Amino acid sequence: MESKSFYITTPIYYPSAKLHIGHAYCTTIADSVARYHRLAGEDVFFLTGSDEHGQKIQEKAEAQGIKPIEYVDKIVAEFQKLWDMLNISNDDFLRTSQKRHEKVVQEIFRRVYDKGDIYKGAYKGLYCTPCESFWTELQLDENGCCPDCGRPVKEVAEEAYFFKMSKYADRILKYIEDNPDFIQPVSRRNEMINFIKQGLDDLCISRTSFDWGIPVPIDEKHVIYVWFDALTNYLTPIGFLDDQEKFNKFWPANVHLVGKEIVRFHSIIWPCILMALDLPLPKQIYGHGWLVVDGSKMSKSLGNVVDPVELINKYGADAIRYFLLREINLGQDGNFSELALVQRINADLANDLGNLLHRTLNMVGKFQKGEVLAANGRSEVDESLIADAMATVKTFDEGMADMKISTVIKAVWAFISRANKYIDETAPWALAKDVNKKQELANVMYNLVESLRIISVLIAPFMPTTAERIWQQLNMPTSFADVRLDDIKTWGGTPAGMHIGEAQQLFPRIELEKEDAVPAAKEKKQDMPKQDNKAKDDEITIDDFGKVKLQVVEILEAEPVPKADKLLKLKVNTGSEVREVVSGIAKHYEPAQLIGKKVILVMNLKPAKIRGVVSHGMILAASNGDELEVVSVDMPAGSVVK
RNA sequence: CGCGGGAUGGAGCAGUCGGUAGCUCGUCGGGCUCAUAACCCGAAGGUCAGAGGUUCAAGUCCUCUUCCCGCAACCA
Repeated sequence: MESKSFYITTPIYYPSAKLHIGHAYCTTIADSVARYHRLAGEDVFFLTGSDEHGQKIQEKAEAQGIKPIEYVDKIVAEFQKLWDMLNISNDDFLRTSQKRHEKVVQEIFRRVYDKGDIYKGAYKGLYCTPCESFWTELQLDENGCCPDCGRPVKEVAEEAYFFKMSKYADRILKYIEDNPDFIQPVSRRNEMINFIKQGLDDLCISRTSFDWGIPVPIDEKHVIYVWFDALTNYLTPIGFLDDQEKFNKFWPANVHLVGKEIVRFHSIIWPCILMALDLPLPKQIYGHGWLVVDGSKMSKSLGNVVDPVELINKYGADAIRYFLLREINLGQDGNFSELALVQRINADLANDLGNLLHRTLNMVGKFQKGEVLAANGRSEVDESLIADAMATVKTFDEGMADMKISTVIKAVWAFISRANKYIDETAPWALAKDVNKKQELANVMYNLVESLRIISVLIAPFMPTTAERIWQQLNMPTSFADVRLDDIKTWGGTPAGMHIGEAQQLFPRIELEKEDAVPAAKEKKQDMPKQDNKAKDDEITIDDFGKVKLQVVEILEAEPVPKADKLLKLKVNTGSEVREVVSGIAKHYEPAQLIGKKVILVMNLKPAKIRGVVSHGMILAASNGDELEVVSVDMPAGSVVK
């Protein structure tokens, strides 16, 4: 029987720089979806690759005095290394510089040309001669000059080939309107419909200003430019020219997963090219959101580009994969922060999942000498656990087919939580003390092991390594590689009488250092500057102390906070800026007394909203019973206290 | 009037066809002791950016306003 096929792609990334966490995000999504479909028993083809041509690459290579191909070889090797580190299960890796791709692109050009959909025209653009670059009007700097060198640009025309995209505008519009699922999420779909309605121009598909590209077959001084070269990558590896059977099996693609910024090219240009080729259109273009880092977009100028390699080295691939898939809602922008990552690892992976496995194995070892005894009979609690397990498998199956990844992960974790609660409800340690409850205990242990067996399969698409480690610690007799979704659709797959393996920590807790510990403890103090320091006898190191940044600031303004009898709102000069700070000293000072006073401020305290006012720091004060006095010094604002 | 996205308890986010506002973390209180100072239970905390409208009923639909963020076609 022929199994269902599933073809998913990522964009091919441009090797002008190292990949960042956003690329890793996109590829991880595709990977988990591909893994799910394999688990479901489908024939999967998962493609990623690199888009290697273009002027920018040529320039970079020239700057280093090497050939473009040498330049991209190096960077693309890093791409592939990253995917290995992240456990990406792609079936092929297409490089647009490969011969097999050149053949495809040239053949496509010929076919479309023969059909009459490609013509020679002139590409008009704004050209900066010294930089040898074309710019669009909007790229120019504020003076209307070259954004690179600041010199004036001039309008020039260059001979170029054009693809008659306008011819297909009506057809693609109708297609998008008739196929609501074609573009996901819907917000993108509306955007595209809107865009097409404004009319489509023909697409310039060749250049003569550089030569790092695939030559136009009928005109050697042109190279094919961008989209004709890049988009067609999706056809090359599945046998477009050399394996008709394979091609028929996998085309049209089920999903092109792309970033939201290139949805337009995939949902408009690409279908138009396919229509010109009389090929069916992909079933879905899915535009995922972007990762912003601590609230702002990643960019080199901000220096906040997150390197996935570093993160993987620090936290492990599965933890990163988990975070990306769980924390960010597919289709929307998501925030990436290392603090949130660590919190997720501790809470979800170490505490919930890791500890569930550990305590279960430990109890089977302690109470039953490591043997998983046969279950016999079910209590109400057992039934409820089993029902939840089966419901979770169902949610998983349906959700993953629909790419609702974070929803699915939440459901799986709800079940993990359920299993932890089950331990609490059944209290196996109590059962173990009662000789009459051996069977009851055996049932509980069996149900926990079976739950974990199911969980390991459910997390396999997201955390393949962890999933297998659980399988091995449980010591399941079958090979994890052979497990399919069907194996967990019924309860009871764990063979009775098997012995569990050795328990190891899956995810050790990560102790939070910097940033965090300090602010949490302080917020209250601002509200009530009493001596509630409950005599902390813990010693701290000089390093701990060093984390607190103290500085002299001058109070510029002071006023009471409405509806708060203890709070004053202060404006202080830190020497480099003016900040607003809330301080609980209203009972002890009149606002006017404070103006001009130089006091000590905790500079790096996490901002907190107190009575509706955001406080950026805390004023130090000494208190004794009812007395309180701010610590004031006679040093200029900005002086560092140490 | 360029296009689009966002604004929901301290933080980060869900909220499908309009029908008692949810989750995770954090905080506070309690329970348990098999476990990775973990797990389980409970509580506090939100005028769902603002104004107006439709409706028996609006976070959810419509109009306007404010603020934040992207993109602006041959540039992933």
